[in-house]
Amino acid sequence: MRQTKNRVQELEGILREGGVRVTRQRAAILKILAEAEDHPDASELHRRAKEIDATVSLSTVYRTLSALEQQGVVQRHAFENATARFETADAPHHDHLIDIETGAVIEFRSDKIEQLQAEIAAELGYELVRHRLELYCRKRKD
Amino acid sequence: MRQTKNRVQELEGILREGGVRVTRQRAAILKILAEAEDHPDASELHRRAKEIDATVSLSTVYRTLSALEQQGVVQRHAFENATARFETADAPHHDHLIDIETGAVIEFRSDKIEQLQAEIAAELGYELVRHRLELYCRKRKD
DNA sequence: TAGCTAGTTGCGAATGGTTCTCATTTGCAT
DNA sequence: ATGCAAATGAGAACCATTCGCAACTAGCTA
Ligand SMILES: [Mn+2]
Ligand SMILES: [Mn+2]
Ligand SMILES: [Zn+2]
Ligand SMILES: [Zn+2]
Repeated sequence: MRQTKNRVQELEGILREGGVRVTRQRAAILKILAEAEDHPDASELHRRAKEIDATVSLSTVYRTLSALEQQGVVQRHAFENATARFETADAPHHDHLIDIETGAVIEFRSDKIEQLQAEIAAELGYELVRHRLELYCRKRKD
Repeated sequence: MRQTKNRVQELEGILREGGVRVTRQRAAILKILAEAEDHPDASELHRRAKEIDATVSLSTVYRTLSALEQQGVVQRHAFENATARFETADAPHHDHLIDIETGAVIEFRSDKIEQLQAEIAAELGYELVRHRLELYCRKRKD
């Protein structure tokens, strides 16, 4: 995939500019993150990254994810009683719907809700910095 | 507080009907929960409960909270990197705004957002079972 | 290209909130 | 009062994530 390659180089650039070194291990993790279409957790990312570079340790996966999160390149999600899951922050903001039976994660975005949230915060004398909206659902039958 | 006493007895009734025994320790925890105006975590509840009954252990606090949660009497919240916090489920549904500087938790409710959530789930072919909406904010200056 | 050095790594130990185990106690129906 | 399943306290176990440290290395410098 051509896009993935570009994205990885872009990510590497962001890291280097932030004074973060691009190691063999990090390159592998970035590639895995860039081509992920889902919301993998640390150990799943570890499993995938090892196929590119078998020396990647789980510690490094965690450390790299934290670094990337701090650079604003990766987002961490803590869904209901589950381990943290990650995704690159390149797509525009969205929230998640979780299928409570299969665990599937579906993305959605509602500009109305986004706006209402800001209004609510403002009414209470606050400035909205970030938020978390998760819909836990069951597939509708019939 | 007269209301608190009634509420406690009501809670005890709910437990007994659910086949859950009302022990000395649970009575203490129920009282603490009923009079709590905030969103305490397990160890804070433990601290408070010990003032009523010094024998209450942290294990029992956790066990009782789980039992109460299963009875639908207590709600557990897992705010951003923090320990679980609890509140009685007697008040009508609401969501939370968290002051990221002080940690203060403010309750709010938006019927519009509630409705939009259900609509989004429906559009995606799902039935909304429960959700989590948290606004992480900073107090507006000036 | 070789050297330097601060950032990074793998490993294993530590952390910390929460749950579990188990011997002992206790609520409460009869 | 009695009997027994449910609940308790203490501490061990759990487990995702973070730390500590000695060895390694990315990437700048000469
Ligand atoms: Mn997503
Ligand atoms: Mn609340
Ligand atoms: Zn959103
Ligand atoms: Zn709500």
